[in-house]
Amino acid sequence: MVRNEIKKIIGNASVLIEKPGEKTHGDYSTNIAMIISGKKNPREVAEKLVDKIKDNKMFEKVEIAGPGFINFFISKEYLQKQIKGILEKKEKYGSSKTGKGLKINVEFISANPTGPLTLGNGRGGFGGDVLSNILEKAGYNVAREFYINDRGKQIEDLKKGLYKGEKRTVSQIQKTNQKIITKDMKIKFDVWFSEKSLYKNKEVDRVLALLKKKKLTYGKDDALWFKSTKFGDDKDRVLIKGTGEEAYLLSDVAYLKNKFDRGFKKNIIFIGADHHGYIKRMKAVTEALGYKKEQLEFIVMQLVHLLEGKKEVRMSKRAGTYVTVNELINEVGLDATRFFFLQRGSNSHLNFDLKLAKEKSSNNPVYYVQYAYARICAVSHKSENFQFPISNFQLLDKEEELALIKQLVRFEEVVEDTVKDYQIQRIPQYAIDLAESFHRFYQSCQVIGEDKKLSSSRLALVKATQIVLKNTLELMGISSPSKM
RNA sequence: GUCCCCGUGGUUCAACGGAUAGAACAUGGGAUUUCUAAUCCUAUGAUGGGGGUUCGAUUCCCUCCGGGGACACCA
Repeated sequence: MVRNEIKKIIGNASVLIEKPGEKTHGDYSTNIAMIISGKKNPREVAEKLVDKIKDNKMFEKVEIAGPGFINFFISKEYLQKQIKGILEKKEKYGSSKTGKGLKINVEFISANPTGPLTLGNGRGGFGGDVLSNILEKAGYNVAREFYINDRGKQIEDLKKGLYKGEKRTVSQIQKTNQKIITKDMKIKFDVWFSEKSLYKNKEVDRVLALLKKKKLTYGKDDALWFKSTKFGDDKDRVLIKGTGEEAYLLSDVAYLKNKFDRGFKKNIIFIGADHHGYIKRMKAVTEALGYKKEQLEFIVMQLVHLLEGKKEVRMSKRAGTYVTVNELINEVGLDATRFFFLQRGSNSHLNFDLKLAKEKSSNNPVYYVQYAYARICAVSHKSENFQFPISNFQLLDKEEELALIKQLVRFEEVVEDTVKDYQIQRIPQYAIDLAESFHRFYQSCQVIGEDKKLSSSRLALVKATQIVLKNTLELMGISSPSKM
């Protein structure tokens, strides 16, 4: 990976290497000289560094700019060499061992199965699914988990079919939802975890005894309370109600303990913005159980608004209820639904434009990306008689060709960055960037032509792009159509 | 009242404390004897207000304004 190699050359792994927005500032740049210079002139410090590295073949040039930035321009020889690696690694390209097999639990959707799946469930669902894909690609051992709230008063009501006008029983709803999740949303869970099992296996009793032993509980007004304020929560929380009934939180404590007992070093939970109040108390629980609060991480998904033009669509016309994920998927297709949901940062409210998502044209980024893939397949299909050069890609030196290779090489960094900060929207953005670089290349470079050597070099580049684009789409769970 | 998220061109969004704030859509102009024009090229246009920290702030801190959400012995 280019960035890591630069770090090695500089000799400092914690150096911040960034990708400047401006092309004249190189392919990569660093502000290291400005940080370490202290009272010395940053430019002089930068010069010393540059002297050490400027002869490296990786760079065409290394220059100092502005107050002391060091800008790196990657050499075309280096770029040309990268194609071979991509063609060899194929679907493994972009994978790494960064995670070293560390066990991570990703819990998502976990809707109360008291009704149909909402758009919010969809957003969290796709987010959790894709983050899991990314973590796996980076070498983590990931369990995708769905927590079934199959116990409690609401559930009892449901068994009688009384909840909010719902006509189905709880088990029917659960069955339907599981089917929608796996078939329509194409999400695969490793574990469907039953809340009830925590009671059957006495885990609730044991964790309650543990908290009591740690003197983190007290009785008040007939109820049993957890001293969550001791760990930064706004108020203490009830574990057992005055009626003797276990509060929901108690199950959550037992469930979290169960996850840690199964060896998960990190637990990520996707929740909707309306549940954010839950974070402080669960972080408190984590610490009370003797773990670090960083070992539990919440990703809060802000609300989804469905727009038709400028108007918000609240209710589904047919059912007269809130629009459900499966209705949306039926309306605009799974690929568009996933892409649009993934495109926004979790902190931003998601405005889903129905009209745009339905549009099968250049306005729609999903088709823009998929069209690039279809074009690649069309060209690639005609390439069967060509022999790729094994490692010599010197002929690829047009601006569009080199720009495309730079984009391909960036994939590893995109995955690495996303593993660190969970900003999943980087992936669809990258897909658009990559598709754009390809379309530009395609526009200005005839792939199959008179010059056999050039043709086969370009075909190799097309094949490499096909690999990376497919890997990117697969991370998002979006199909790669060979024809459109 | 307390807590969480957001405020960037006409619209929807980017930008790990960096250089001339980046895209897409919309709008104006242009490109096809060519492997898929669902494409490409080009023009216009933006950080809510006020303080502070910093060599440097869209980013961090304070405050105000505006929008959304949450504050049960519900989950």
